[in-house]
Amino acid sequence: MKRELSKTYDPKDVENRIYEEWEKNGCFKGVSDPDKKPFTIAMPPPNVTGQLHMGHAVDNTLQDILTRFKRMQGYAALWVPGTDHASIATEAKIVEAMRKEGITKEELGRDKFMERAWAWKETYGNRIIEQLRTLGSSCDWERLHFTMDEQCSEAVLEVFTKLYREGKIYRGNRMVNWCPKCKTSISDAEVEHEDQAGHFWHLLYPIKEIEGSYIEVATTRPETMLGDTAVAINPEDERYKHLHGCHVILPLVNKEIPIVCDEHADMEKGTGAVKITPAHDPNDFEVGQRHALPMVRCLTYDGRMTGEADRKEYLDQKAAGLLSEDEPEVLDCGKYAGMTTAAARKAIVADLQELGALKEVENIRHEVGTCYRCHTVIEPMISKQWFVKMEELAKPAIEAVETGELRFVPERFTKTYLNWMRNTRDWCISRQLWWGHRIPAWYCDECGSVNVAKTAPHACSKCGSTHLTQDPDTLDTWFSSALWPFSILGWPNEDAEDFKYFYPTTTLVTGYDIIGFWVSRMIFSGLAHTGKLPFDTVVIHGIVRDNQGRKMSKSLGNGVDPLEVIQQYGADALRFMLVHGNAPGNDMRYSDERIIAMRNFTNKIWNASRFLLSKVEIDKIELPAEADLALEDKWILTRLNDTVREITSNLENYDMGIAAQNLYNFIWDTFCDWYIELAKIRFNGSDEAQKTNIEQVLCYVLVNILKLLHPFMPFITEEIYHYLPTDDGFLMMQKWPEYNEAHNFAEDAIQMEKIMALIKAIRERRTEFKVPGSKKAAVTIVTKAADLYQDSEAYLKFMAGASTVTVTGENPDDSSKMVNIVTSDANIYIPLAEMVNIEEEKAKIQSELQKAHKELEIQNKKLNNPGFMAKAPEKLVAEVKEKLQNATDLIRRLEESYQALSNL
RNA sequence: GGAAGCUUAGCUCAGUUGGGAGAGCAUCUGCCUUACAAGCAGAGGGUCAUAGGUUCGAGCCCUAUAGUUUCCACCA
Repeated sequence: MKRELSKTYDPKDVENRIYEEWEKNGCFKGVSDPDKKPFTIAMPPPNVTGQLHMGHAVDNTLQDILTRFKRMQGYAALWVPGTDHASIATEAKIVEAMRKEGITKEELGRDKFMERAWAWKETYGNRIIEQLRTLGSSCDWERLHFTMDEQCSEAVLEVFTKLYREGKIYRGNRMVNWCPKCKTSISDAEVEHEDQAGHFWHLLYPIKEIEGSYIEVATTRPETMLGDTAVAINPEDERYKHLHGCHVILPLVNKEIPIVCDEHADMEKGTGAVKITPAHDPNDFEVGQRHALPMVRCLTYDGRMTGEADRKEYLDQKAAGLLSEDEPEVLDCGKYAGMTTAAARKAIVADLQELGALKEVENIRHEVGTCYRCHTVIEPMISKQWFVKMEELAKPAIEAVETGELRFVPERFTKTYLNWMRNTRDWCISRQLWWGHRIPAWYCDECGSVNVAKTAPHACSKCGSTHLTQDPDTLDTWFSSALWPFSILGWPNEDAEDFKYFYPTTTLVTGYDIIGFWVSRMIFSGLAHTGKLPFDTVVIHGIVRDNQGRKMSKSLGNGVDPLEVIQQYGADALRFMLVHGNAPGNDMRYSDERIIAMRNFTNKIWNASRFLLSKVEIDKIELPAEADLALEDKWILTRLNDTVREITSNLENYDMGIAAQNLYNFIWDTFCDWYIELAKIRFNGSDEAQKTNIEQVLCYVLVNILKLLHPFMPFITEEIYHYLPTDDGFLMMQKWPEYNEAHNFAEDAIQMEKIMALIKAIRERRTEFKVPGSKKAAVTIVTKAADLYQDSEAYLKFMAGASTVTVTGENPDDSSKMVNIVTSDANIYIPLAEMVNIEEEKAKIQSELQKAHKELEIQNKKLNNPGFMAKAPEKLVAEVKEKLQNATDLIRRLEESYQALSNL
């Protein structure tokens, strides 16, 4: 059954066709099977904002390798794909697109906006899914999920209401990053820090208890001094010990505020005394909490100073009982009311100067937080947000990792995780956005009480009023992804078949950058809601950088599009590049050289197969009996065996990078460069029965190579598999190769390798020889085979060409016409006439002698070392002795040889 | 400020119970050889950042230093 393959591998020809075949035949489907063990991966859902980038390519390649490997090992493998609504990222993109059309969110209204957002999701969500297919991802598309689909939303509602009932979700005031122009809070990650020129104003606050005495504070935002409610000093600060318990009179406002002792005041910085404005600075807010300081708000949400109207509104609401206790008091800033912060700053500084309360103005450069979208300076503001209480939730999540119940690969990331978890504060889960899960809380217009329920309540549970308004905010995008491993499997319906069989999932594969944001939240959520860890192993990978080591980013324009790479070189080459030789958790660089090297590897495999198919006539693979196996057959089977074992264990340990290297080396060096070359020589022989044996071994080894390589390079392996005389069916559904004790011919393998070493030594001498019927380079030699080459005559014959080889136990009689070349394993005699340069040869022997002496010295040193002899393991000592013996022998032979050369 | 990495050949990087210093690319040499020039056979090239320590023995373990990257916090 000889078949023809094209001369080079063309992935474009193959990939789409094969992927469709797999999908059509249900190869990706996860099927619960009581006789199998489940293996489940929940795909970290890509955002619907953009398109596939290198990060996704790494992430999904690793997951696909694991899934395909486990599937072939006989697990009920399920890989659940999905996409994430990515609230702020997506909303920002949609708003940006609308801005180009001249529309704002507010003009459009919430409902219309949501329509647009869903349309966006449809377009871009589908696009990224298509792109995941081109990578070859073997995920179960029938189980595709979206963080805002019905099933996932149900889980979100369930968790929110459950945590609220348990008192683990609460609503409170907190400092947020507020953009006065966009009129929304933005997350810390969205604040851009810009280095700006600014001033440091040193203010003097008079001390009430000590007439004529002042305390000096420094600030970059003097306008906030109207909201000061304390001055903080460090309790250890000797300079201010006498002020403990004293008060200052706040200038301009003429209000008495306390001096408090707090660690926050850094003795090294400024004057060591800090003004505290709990309503407008995050640190001050915390100081305020610690000392139960009142909060005074002097800024409006559009960035102006508060005035009479603001204060009146505050007082009215307070009187109506609509405000909670932690609501900051609103100040009437009087003459500054309505000014922008910039104008107020100018006016206040001038007034302070007039009062003599301004000591000095220092010019400084400092980092200022600005809005990533409009670059307006961010004002920290108090606003009402929803929180998840973390302490109780975090505890079991920390323990599960400490006890090793959950494992990070590589292990060092447990530290990152524990660091995050141990220091975690309450999680702010509300966002002033529209695209996302709307918070299931309704406020009573009459009594102000909060009603939390999965669906809109008809009446207020407290006063019965039917006038209820739903909270306008949505949940943090991580709230839904925290539930991902179980929401996609049907939870909160605990009887869902998928949930029962496939949960907990097995392995999570993700990047180190979201360990805190995502991994930690899945872990505590899984424990809290399902009572189980959502997965037992977390495999962390690094990020792909450009060839200069920079992060790939849009603004730098240095991103490499995986789709273009696939288009040009094929998905298999890209996948292999992303894992080959990379250590787990480490960043890697993308370079053209690397991808080309991997493309060449695919071509190598293709051509090896092409050669094989041109020779093979068998219809069925059936290894010959052991007696019919030649030495190199036994050798390749033994090495294949070793490779199977190595790759299996490396994959089981998540060392994909090493497994890929094992494969590369075995396929290229061992199989192609040695075994196939040896096979060619035998194909030139006349023994027809032996030819069939060779075909069998070649096919057997290739089929196993294809299986081992399949998780890494699914397309090309599947394609070649169908040309081979195998049973019907897809390679991806075949059984993973196992170590075969019957193919372990260790001694034969060692002997073969000694012969190979000899052949290499001959090649190094560059003396040409010809194999009859082949243009393959070879050496004409006469050799003295040592005892260990009892069986080597035949090999040397076909390596050198039968007519020119003589193997004898002795030096040839006519030694004057021979040059004796010594290798570590044997002496080789080459006819003098074929030697190019005797002096050169002598120099080589000299240099080898030096090496041998050095080796001798090293080994001798060890053996003469009492410590080594006492403590080194026996096996090692034996090895050293053997090396010593070898070195001694080699030196003897080299010296003889050198002498012989000198005599010529 | 807290934390975690990294530093090994010209470049990019592997290297785990501590005993052999490695790969790909690049360079050089010789080869169009009936699978593959996207290939074959070879060669050169390293004080494993530095300084100490532990050990019979250190790229690997410990301490310090330098350079560098990332994450978190912060910059009154």
